[in-house]
Amino acid sequence: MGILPTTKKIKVNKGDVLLKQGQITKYGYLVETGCLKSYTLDNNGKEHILQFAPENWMISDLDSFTNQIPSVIFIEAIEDSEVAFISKSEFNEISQLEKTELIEIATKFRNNLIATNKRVIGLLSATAEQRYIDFTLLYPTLVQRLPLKLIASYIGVTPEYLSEIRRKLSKK
Amino acid sequence: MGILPTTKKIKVNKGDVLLKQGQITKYGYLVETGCLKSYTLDNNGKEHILQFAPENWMISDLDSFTNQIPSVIFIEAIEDSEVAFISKSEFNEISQLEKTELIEIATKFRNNLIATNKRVIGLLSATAEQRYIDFTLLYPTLVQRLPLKLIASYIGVTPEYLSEIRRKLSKK
DNA sequence: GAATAAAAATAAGATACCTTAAGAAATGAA
DNA sequence: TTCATTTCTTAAGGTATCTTATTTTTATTC
Repeated sequence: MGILPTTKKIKVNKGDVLLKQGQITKYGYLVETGCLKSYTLDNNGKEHILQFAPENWMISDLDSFTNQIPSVIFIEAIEDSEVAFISKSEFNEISQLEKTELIEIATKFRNNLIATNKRVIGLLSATAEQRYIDFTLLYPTLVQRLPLKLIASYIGVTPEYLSEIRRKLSKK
Repeated sequence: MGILPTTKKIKVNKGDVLLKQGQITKYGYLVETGCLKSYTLDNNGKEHILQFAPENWMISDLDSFTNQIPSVIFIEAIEDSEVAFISKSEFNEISQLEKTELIEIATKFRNNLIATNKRVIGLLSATAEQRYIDFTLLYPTLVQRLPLKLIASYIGVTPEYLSEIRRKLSKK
């Protein structure tokens, strides 16, 4: 995928942090192998996952990247991964992109927005059990691949409660 | 706003429904005066508001509009409003847009995505009280303008509970 | 492959938020 | 103004989900 210019490529180990809350980021990250996550820490130090980025997904703090303001999220490898960097300087002003690049990026933003809107609807209207079922349908490979506690954090429940949900579902 | 081609313009009355769940929409709506909302109905018939669109905001079911699939949301006027239509046929393939239009639309999607990501973070990590406070800071004019029950639906609580939150906050 | 650490399961008690219901206040219609 | 409708408030009881703690299972390291 992707005609967006990438600068360097690096290997990162599970647990490595690529972006910290408060930092201004110059990069978007394109995952080639492995998986990253983005998350916030709330007042109680609890982690809340905004996004998983397995192979061929991009991940960044878009607001920090675009507007050069402090990030509200952390980005961290949850598996050993290979990551390509999309540099702010080469990608800087949206107005300097080629038409094909503009189409690609507008389509990416649009599809991401559609998916994120669905997530908001789920968070507003569905029970935790239904959100978990929806997650398994939408990301069947991630369900196999990710530890329960990360999925719990993504759908907005505690690991203990997701464990209970799974037990309940397995009895059906 | 801006340079996207609009076809017709109509007046709608408070309560008028412009798009129903299940319909495939040909339009995006640009609000010139008044205010619209988009929302879903859950299994229990409860309304959950995805978006408010006051003056100069666009509102649509982007997935239905883009991919010509049944809408998951309703769009309805919550005030008497004047609304311009952005027609699917003139706006059809993203690849047929001018470069300036592409820049405009990519920027719109991006900014909308940034805002929606913030909303997801709030829904995952903040209490109802904090989400209400955040709403008042982000949309101070809407807080004055909208009935409590619509704000409650947007932040994801019942009107009764938001009423309790307001009472508690007013005591501080 | 034992030792250690991390993740998951289970369970009891706590709390944020919901449901239902009724009355008060505000809004709109005639 | 008066009546009717909608919105808001208040309160009691209920439920989904959380917190804390302990045990079991799985993964990691030397």
